[in-house]
Amino acid sequence: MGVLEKVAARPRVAKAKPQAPLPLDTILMDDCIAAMKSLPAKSIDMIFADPPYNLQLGGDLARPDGSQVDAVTDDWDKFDSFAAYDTFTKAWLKEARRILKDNGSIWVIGSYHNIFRVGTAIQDTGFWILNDIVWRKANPMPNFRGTRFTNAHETLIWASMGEKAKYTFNYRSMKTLNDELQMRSDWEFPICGGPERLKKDGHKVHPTQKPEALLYRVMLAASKPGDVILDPFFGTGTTGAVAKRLGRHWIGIEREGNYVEAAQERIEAALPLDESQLKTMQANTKKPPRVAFGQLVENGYLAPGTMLTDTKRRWRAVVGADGSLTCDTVSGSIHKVGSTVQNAPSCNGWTFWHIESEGALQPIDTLRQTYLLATQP
Amino acid sequence: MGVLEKVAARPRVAKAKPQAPLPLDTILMDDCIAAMKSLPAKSIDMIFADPPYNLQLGGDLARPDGSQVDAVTDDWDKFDSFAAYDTFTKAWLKEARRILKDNGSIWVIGSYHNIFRVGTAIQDTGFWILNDIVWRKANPMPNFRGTRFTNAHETLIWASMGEKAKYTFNYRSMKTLNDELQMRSDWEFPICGGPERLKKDGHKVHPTQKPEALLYRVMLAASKPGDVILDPFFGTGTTGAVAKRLGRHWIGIEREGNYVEAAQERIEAALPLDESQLKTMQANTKKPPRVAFGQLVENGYLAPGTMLTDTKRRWRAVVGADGSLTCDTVSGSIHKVGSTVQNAPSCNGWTFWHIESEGALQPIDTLRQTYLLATQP
DNA sequence: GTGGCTTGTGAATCCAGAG
DNA sequence: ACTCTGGATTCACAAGCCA
Repeated sequence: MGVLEKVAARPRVAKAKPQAPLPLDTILMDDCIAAMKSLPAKSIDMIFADPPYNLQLGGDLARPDGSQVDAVTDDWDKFDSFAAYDTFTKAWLKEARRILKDNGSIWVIGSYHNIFRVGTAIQDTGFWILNDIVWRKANPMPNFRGTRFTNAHETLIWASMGEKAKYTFNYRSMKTLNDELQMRSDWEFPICGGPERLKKDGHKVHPTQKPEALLYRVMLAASKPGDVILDPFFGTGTTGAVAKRLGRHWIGIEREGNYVEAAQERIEAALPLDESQLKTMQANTKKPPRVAFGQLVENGYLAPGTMLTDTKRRWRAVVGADGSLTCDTVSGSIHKVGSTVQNAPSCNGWTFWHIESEGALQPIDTLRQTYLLATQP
Repeated sequence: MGVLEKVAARPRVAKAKPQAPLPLDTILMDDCIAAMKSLPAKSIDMIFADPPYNLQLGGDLARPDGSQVDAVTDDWDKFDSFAAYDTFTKAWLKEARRILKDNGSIWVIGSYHNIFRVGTAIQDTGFWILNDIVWRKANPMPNFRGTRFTNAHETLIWASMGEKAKYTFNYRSMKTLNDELQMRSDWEFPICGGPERLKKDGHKVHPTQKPEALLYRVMLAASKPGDVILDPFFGTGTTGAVAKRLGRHWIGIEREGNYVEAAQERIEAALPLDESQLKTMQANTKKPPRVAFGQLVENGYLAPGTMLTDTKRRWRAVVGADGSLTCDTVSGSIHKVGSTVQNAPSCNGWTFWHIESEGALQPIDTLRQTYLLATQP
């Protein structure tokens, strides 16, 4: 009999009960810590947790076109202080540790607002950090005001029960998934959108729904079929849906009724995985990396002060230390300066600008190729 | 006199002296905290710190009660170790905060072993995290045993002096450097190797020498020419070498004589960029002079009575002789009228309002550009 | 059908300066 | 401290519309 048949077809909702048998494939509609207390010690194989980030947002934020950004303003993300957040974090981590098996492991995701406090608490609770993983967002929200770097990633921490504890790591699966190269600690996925994003009346059901591809890789890496995976901040049930697809048991804890309802429907509709889905999910990463002109300068492929020109030597421009180009009074990116001097709406600076090399002109695009060859595996 | 000439050609080594003037372009051969204590308050523009990663710090370590730890003979558990590391971290961060200017900022780099504790301490010290940055290593060391993910990144934290504090961020430089796209929070660089890697007798001088490209981007992003940049864990002086190249002053603190010696030679050999290239970088960051709408009217670029409209011709407004705009009963600045008619909290009138020109609509911002080009030297 | 254009939107600690 | 105002700011995708 296959593993999948052991997973209940229809997700249940229950109130947490002390001393009950493990409520497999069930959503416990309750407070996260109270529900964990109802679970027996050393009963869970893996925990995936997406706790509140403790965002401390100021006023409203508008896009340059005037539209409003729909931010996270829910009550579940409100804490009075770092101290209050730390207390909360240590409390749920302590319960997490109690219910995890000795060879279990825990994953927690967060951003710079909370991840340092979470990581510290994980270490202080006695867990042993195995890796920190960076989820690079393919399509992050830009920084509208131009005041910081685009916040384009989130961080996951993966930890075992202790320095000497065993844990599951499916090394071969990860290597296969990554074209026979070891899986690295930086993963690129798009943010959750399209048909995967749960919506009701045209509005997103949950403000921070995670992409299934992310959970897929986490479970494939650190759990086995038939394992029990707990998500103490279940939300709309991404963890449950992926667990069902991958033949893992799951337990979700969620306080808010509308999230529970959405999660239930979603998991019920989830189908155990077939090959085609697997291929689709992983077929996203193979485009050649974009190279910015500034990288060539930063990495010494082109010295600041170098003179560039076009094929007909009509214009001469100097490379700046920041990857800018200056031609007469015009300064900016290679593309911008190219379009300005030609009075053209746009210009591909890579093919327009040339470098003198042994008497011959050569487009700077060849430098980019050289750089790509040198830096690609 | 240019900025560069103020930077001492030959790096000096000194013992930290209380009340001395700022020891620019000097390596202080001393304990990190003692040396920082010798520097005056609010005197540093930027700090870049690469503190020890592992928790076995030997002589640096003191227990929370202040007693010294002998890491060789003491058999302390990891909680003592974390506590000692936290004490050390908070101590140097406190001094860092004292000597930073109110509009300064701090960068700290670390890995999952220490970065969560550092990040927590940064927040607890009163700094305000602006971004966490991921350095993706193009060529990381593989995980030989196949027991975890390849540890392919390190994390930098960038923080200002407080939530409301000002700080330097050269948005335009970063955008230029990244081919006219906002710079993201994930940066890819190769690890330090090749001719850049300092070696002596065939062995690397320092185990964790950072690539210059990394420091280059950090300084280009968050400091200005002539700024004073402190590195309290100077090592072999990457911070100093890059600071010299970029026309920044630097101060390094390093206890070990062999590192100091290597850093000195290296910085002496580093070549600064010439004035023109630094000017280019500045030109990219300095904003063009503000042009009031009324100036366009005053100078005949736009006649009073001209009709303006938005892209979809939903509203029509008339230019007044005083540079005001009137749409129906609403009258005021181009921004105010734009926001009022749209019922929006704010509006950039320069891009919202358009003028009919040869049948096509054109934002009035192009008029401003024309005016700027005609009036700027 | 299809290709191009427009519109919408995502875990965001997102302004500066004058008065 | 506060308010007010001028004006500077966005990228990758998905979905929908139209020619």
